[in-house]
Amino acid sequence: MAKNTTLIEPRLPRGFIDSEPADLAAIEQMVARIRKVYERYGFDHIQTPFLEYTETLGKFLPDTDRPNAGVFSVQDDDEQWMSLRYDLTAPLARYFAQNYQDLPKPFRSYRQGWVFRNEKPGPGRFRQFMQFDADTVGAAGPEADAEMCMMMADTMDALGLAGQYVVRVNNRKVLDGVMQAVGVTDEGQKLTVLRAIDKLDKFGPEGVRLLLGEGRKDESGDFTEGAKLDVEQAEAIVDYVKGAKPGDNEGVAELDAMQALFTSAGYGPDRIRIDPSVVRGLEYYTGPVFEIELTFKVQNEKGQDVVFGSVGGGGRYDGLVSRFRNEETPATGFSIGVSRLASALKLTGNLTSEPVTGPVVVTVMEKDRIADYQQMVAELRNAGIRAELFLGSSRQMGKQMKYADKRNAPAVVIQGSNEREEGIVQIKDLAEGAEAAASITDNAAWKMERPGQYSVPRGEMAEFVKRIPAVAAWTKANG
RNA sequence: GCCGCCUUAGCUCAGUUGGUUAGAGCGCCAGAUUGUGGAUCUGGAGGUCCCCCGUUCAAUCCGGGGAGGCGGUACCA
Repeated sequence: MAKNTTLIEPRLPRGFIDSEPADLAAIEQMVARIRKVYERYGFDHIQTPFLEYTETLGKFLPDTDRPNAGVFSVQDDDEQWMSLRYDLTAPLARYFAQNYQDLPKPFRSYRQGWVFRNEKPGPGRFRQFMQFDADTVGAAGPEADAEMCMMMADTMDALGLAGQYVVRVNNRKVLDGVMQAVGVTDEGQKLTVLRAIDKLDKFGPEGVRLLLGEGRKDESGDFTEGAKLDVEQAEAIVDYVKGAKPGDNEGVAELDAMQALFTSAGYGPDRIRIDPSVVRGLEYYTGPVFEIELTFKVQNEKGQDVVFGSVGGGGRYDGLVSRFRNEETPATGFSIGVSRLASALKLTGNLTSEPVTGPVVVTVMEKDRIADYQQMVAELRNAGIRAELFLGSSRQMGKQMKYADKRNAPAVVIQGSNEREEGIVQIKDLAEGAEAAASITDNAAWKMERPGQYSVPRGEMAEFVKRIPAVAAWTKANG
């Protein structure tokens, strides 16, 4: 082949991935299960576009600079900046405000789809990933928040993860009260304290103590600046995080109300648990916050333990819609990171991506009889069987068999001149053949024996193929 | 963004204390078997040793810079 030095190296943009049939089938199955739960809870499906005007997403334009901090942005013909959505909540706020007149209040919806973030990818963390959200807009009480937590738990159960996750719940008002009690009033310092608390499960009480004080050095030697609290303040916060009871306030009352609902509905602390270290989205959450934690270890392909983080979360955001409307609109919701969850499950083997069952392949033996073979394919398809004609250029049977094998085809149909004269077809069950082959070591014998192969009258082809176990299984699942 | 490690064939990795034609296993292609996927055997294709600059008679190897990958950390609306 001629050398071509201008060849383009085929490569993916960093942080993006291709998906193969088995991956897609697994994701589709996950999405279907999640949807079923959300539907059962009474949420309606809506969709918003990938692109929104940048200000809709809450990004502001620094003069002429492209607004690319964390988002991917493009400029329209009229010079309006648009950005790829980075979550499904900001678009919902826009949708709700825009359709306020016509929507039922409270408005209960779910949305599923791709979101994009322009930032460094990490383990299970991509720049394009799928989220699956549910939100109730216009309901202020803790029962709406409690429902979100219970639905998160039910969703994880529906995904086959019973006993392998915990939904952790806290309330921003409780955290605010604790900080007020120890005298942290500076806004910047408050944020640093919250971030430190959020790291409890990652670094333990000792790490949190360091982050509340001077700072902490990570294992690569990088230093993180701390909140610079004095020792007494830091100890008070650490005590709270370790479970000391905070002083009564509105947040504590809301958590108590939620806990009562969990208990009466039968959601024990093994599934939903009040946890003082949950912080989450520092900007817009105004009350209860919650997140899903996997309770098993995740390792990467090299067997290293990987810090995986939460696979879903949410909370109450009473201020978000008011960016579009001149009044407070209470809202609560949560999001499941489908891609991230799938990636964790894949690593732990909880998401077995079975190879997709291929089509029954009708081989081409006599090249002037394509029309006959095509008719066989049509017959199979009309019988509800996944089938195709071999379209490759080779007439060699070995090639066609190899192709069928690679496609994970359940069976092939063969009709050469001998079969045509007899009015029959050869149908080979490839799975049965492979099984029989295990005990045959001699190639000549293996060919002679033709394991799993049957001669069937031409008129009974479709009926026979239908009864092949792998075909029957596919038809049952997809017919 | 910051810190650390890494980058040699499609994949996993050897190797050259700086020297002429850079290797293995697996995978891929072909043949043995012109009508049968596996196994076996034989043969074959496939490399700017990540890129650029420097040192040197000579760099895949040494030095500097960059890119990419992985991990940590920060941020996460």
